[in-house]
Amino acid sequence: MQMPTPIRAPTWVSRRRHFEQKLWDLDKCKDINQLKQMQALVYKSNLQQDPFIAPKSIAAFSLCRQMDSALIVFSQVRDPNVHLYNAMIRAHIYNSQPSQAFATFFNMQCCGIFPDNFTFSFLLKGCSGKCWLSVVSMIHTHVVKWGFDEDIYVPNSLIDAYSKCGLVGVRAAAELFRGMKERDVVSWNSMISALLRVGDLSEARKLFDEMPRRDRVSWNTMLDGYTKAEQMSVAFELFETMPQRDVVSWSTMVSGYCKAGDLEMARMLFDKMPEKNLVTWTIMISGYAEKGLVKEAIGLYIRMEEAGLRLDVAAFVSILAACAESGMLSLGKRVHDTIERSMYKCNTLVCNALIDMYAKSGCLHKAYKVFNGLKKRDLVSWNAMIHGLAMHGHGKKALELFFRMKQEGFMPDKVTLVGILCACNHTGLVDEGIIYFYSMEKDYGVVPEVEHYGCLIDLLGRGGYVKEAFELARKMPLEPNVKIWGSVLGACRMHKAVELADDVCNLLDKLEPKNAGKLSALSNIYASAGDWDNVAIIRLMMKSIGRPKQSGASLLVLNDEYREFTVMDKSHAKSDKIYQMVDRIGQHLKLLSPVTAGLCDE
DNA sequence: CTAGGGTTAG
Repeated sequence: MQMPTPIRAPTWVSRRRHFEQKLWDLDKCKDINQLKQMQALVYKSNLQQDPFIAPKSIAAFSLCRQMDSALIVFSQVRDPNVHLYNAMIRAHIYNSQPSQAFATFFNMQCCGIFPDNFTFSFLLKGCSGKCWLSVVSMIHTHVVKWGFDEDIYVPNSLIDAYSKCGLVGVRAAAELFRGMKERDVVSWNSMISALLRVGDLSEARKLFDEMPRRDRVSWNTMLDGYTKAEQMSVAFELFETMPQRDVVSWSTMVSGYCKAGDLEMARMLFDKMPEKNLVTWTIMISGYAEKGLVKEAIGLYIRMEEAGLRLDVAAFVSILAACAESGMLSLGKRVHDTIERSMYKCNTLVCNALIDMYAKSGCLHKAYKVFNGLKKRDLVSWNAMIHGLAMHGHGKKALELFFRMKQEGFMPDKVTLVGILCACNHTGLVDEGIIYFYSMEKDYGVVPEVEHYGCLIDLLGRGGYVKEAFELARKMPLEPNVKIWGSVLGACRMHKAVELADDVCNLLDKLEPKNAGKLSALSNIYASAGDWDNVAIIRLMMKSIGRPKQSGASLLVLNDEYREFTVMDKSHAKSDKIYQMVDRIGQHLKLLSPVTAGLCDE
């Protein structure tokens, strides 16, 4: 059979077709080298102004974190249309530059280009956090005024954005949701996830039961709500009744059991599930690492590598964070090896997680090595390093680094200042700490939060200003938390201020009566002052409450072996020798520094 | 003629 002769298009059309086909997926290009090749093609065929190609180029550069290049593409287009502006706004949001995104948004209106429904969806993606509430509600007003809420995507985006703005935002989202003329599954799902974000499980469940049609996202969202609330029995019930289970459902359950500390159940489901992906493996390994189960964590990590899975940024960061929490250096180092051999060895997010892991595990040299080798340091890198130094008593070095970061043009944020106050605290620099605290708002625009007050109160207390610490805790403009009262009580104990401790406990009794934890703190204070009558009374009170506080345990890692011990623990065979040694160390410390003296009274 | 947006697990 003879094929009909095709009618040939003019050469220039087919050439264009040819290039367009090659550039079809330009906007999905994540690899910078491939992107450079494609850009060469764009310029060679003179398509850089093409209204179809230019937004794709911007999207690609934004994916590859090349905002400079994205901006060049944008500026080269003579008459930008809505599409191009939208692409640029989306690029800024994707690269966490919401202020630039809004600048572009205002700019387009100045140029007489009207925003469309897409513009608002993109902008809303960047509004996350309490401080954005007013912006979101302003966008809401605009949206209603211009009638963009006809498009279901826009109110759905609004619900999502509102729900990230705290409790007030969720209320606004609920109001919007109630007023919607028509809702689709996504509207319902977004509203349920909003309610779960603020912990309103019952209201979320009500919507879940009410909604006309549930898809797998609805079930998985509700499932996650129960696991996050550690209601594993309800979660399991839901898991068994849901019409279909996918990887997300199984992974959610595994994650829930890990968080609840039931690693056996988690592993059972992990082994049983029909399909696993990178996220599943990450959850299970992090679960083991967080709980300090070295053999299991490393064993599974090796198995994952053997299975040929390539870790991504989130996987690296999650596992390293888990290692940091339990101080699991052995796995952390292994992950570091993998990173060195991967394309992420220069990735700032990954390196920040490494710095934090090494710093929290006490390997400050290694942390510093990663920090020094990092080409593109961000605020988080500096904060992690400063905090690491501060935590381990290198307050002077932490402060030096603080000066260096300012020299290099970084603006300290609230986290940095917690680190700085912590550095002063752990180095006994009382005066410096006080100065930093009272000038942080003026110098860095950081309004002190509870954490900062906690540092200052701890600092005052340790430095012997127990009365001042107590007064500050009582008069501070924010609600003091348990940690704050804990440090005041700790200071009372350290400096044997029994009467003051009494005052603290009386105050606490009014706020939160019958708290066994505080009573035991008070009993410790009487004990260290030798007031045994009062100790006996308190112990009796604790008994009558009938809720003996579970004693806290300390964890020690030696050669990958974990040893847990509690106060007055005599379970170890050589405990006598150990206590003798602790005593000697204590004597030694007392001679060295008056600040640490109070720490070794027991 | 052609695309681009919202919800779930680390």
